[in-house]
Amino acid sequence: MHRTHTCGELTIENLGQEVTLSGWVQKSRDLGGTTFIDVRDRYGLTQLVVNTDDEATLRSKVKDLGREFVIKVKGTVLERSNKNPKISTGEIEIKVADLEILNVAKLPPFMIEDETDGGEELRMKYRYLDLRRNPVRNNLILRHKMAQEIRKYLDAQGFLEVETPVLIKSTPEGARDFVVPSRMNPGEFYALPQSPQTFKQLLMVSGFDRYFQIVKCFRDEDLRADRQPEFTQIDCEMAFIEQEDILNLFEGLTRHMFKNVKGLELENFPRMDYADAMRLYGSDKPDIRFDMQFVELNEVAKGLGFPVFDNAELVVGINAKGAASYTRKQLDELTDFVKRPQIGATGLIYMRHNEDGTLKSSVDKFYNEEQLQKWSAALATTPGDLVLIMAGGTDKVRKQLNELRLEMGNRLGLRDKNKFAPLWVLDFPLLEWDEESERYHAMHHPFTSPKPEDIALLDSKPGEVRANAYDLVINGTEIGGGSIRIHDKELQSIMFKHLGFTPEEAQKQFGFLLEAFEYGAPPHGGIAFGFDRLVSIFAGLDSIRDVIAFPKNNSGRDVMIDSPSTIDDKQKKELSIETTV
RNA sequence: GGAGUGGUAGUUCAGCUGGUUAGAAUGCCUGCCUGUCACGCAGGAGGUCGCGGGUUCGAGUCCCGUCCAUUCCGCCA
Repeated sequence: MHRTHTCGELTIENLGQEVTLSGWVQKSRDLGGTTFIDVRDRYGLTQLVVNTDDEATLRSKVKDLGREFVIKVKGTVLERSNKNPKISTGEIEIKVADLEILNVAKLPPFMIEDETDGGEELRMKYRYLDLRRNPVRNNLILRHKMAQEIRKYLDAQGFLEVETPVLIKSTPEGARDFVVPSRMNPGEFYALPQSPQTFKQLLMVSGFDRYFQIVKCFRDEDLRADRQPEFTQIDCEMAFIEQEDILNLFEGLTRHMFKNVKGLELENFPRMDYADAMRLYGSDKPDIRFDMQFVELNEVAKGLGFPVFDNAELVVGINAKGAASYTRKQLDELTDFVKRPQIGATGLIYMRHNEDGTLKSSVDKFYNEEQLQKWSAALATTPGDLVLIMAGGTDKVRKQLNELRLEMGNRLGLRDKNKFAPLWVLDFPLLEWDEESERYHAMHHPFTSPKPEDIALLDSKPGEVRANAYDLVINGTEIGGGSIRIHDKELQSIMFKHLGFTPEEAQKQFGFLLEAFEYGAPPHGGIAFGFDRLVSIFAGLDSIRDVIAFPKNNSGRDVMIDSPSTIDDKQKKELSIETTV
């Protein structure tokens, strides 16, 4: 007889029924005459009860039970005399008639409980045990629901899910490729896709019109809490559309998800130019759950004898509302924060707007009350506010003040995990100067189209050319991005030229795409969302690791299966890889 | 490649300025207990202080190196 019910479904409605349950022993509590056993499965927890009037064989089996033993029990549903309102099955218990130990279990190295005592490393090594815990399982259930909603929405919008190959071709642009040796083609290698980019564009040439795929992508770069070497994207492409169509459709997808998974109705997503995002937040992915926008102070701060400001390209400040009460120690902490090597600022200037209306700054030696009033006006301070100012080269200081703004957001409790602030960032630059290779790189990718009105600048000021490229940002996390692609062979060749490809190199790496564009390529564009990040935001987590069933650690290792691992010489020989002596 | 933090009982951690036998909580084991659900009570077991070297009469503690983990910078079209 298989289980008749799961461990999460029996209620007072089932009183008196003969049931069979299977699951894992969560815990047993021996009170002497009575023993309670909590049995757990994916659906919940049910309490079993055995006492002295039960037969000796049953009682001895119960005594042998340890944590995580797998059992099957037959019994009757009874109403509890002491009910537990914390669990769904808390009104009933099972009076055990028969108990079978299906499997014994070693004692787990950490507690299989919501608040586990296990550290990250141990949990990863025994991930299959970690996945028994509610919080981790719930994350995967959430992930599943979100994947279903994505398919439901995109299917309703006429998208076709098409699989693209995983063994593809290595290209030097972008991230480092993971590479797979080809046995049948000695000395040659496949690469794992960083994204299905070229394939989805080819599907547009094939007339598929609306494509999507929830697909694994691979990048051989260093990891972060929100970066794994293999990760999942919601990858989409559409033909005969304009940027506005894509923004509307995927704003629709995002709102559909918030509504159907989290029950939240979001307002229309605000939009911001890249240039404004950089000017007002110092970031291309601003967290707009809170304001604290940058205010540029060159006009009111420079030329008054304070060398740090006078020599700076940009003097810029933020108003941390209500932080005027910060102590000297707290201000020193903030200064240390921006001086950390990761941020690399030389210092931090502050001005308090005291409760009594007076202004007090760390540079009173250089600025009088009247001059500080101008700062106060520019930043719209009121009594109780704290102004934090940084100065230096424009790009650098914006980046530094962005870090400080986010830190102040954290300190002032303005980054609520239950609040969601999406934002479209538009009109990204097409090209980005790379110091190392001393050439321009595509900021998005080499198939992104420039804004028609900016094409003339390609030769004179390539850094100022804007692209038809857009990102979706939620709470300061880049959720996804895309662009309207180039569908014209000539323009694509010009782009390759500006990216430093010779015609021969372009032909060798992307000849198939250039050729395809000669056979009637429709105008097209697309977008890709980072699925892991989206799930982690929905789950309220900072790390994507706990929304992935079997993630890798910081060094790209799977500590459970212990990969990567060496291969033997025979395998190497077959793959024509040199053996190390 | 770089910076920070950490590594002590099964687990999570404390261990100050170097000094007798390295502690706590929890888990585990044994006994008692008939309404627990973080059960309770009594007792017990449990340690290569990541690894290697150095300083010292003496190192968990200080120094050097190294490995591992983690966060960040670089990197991530």
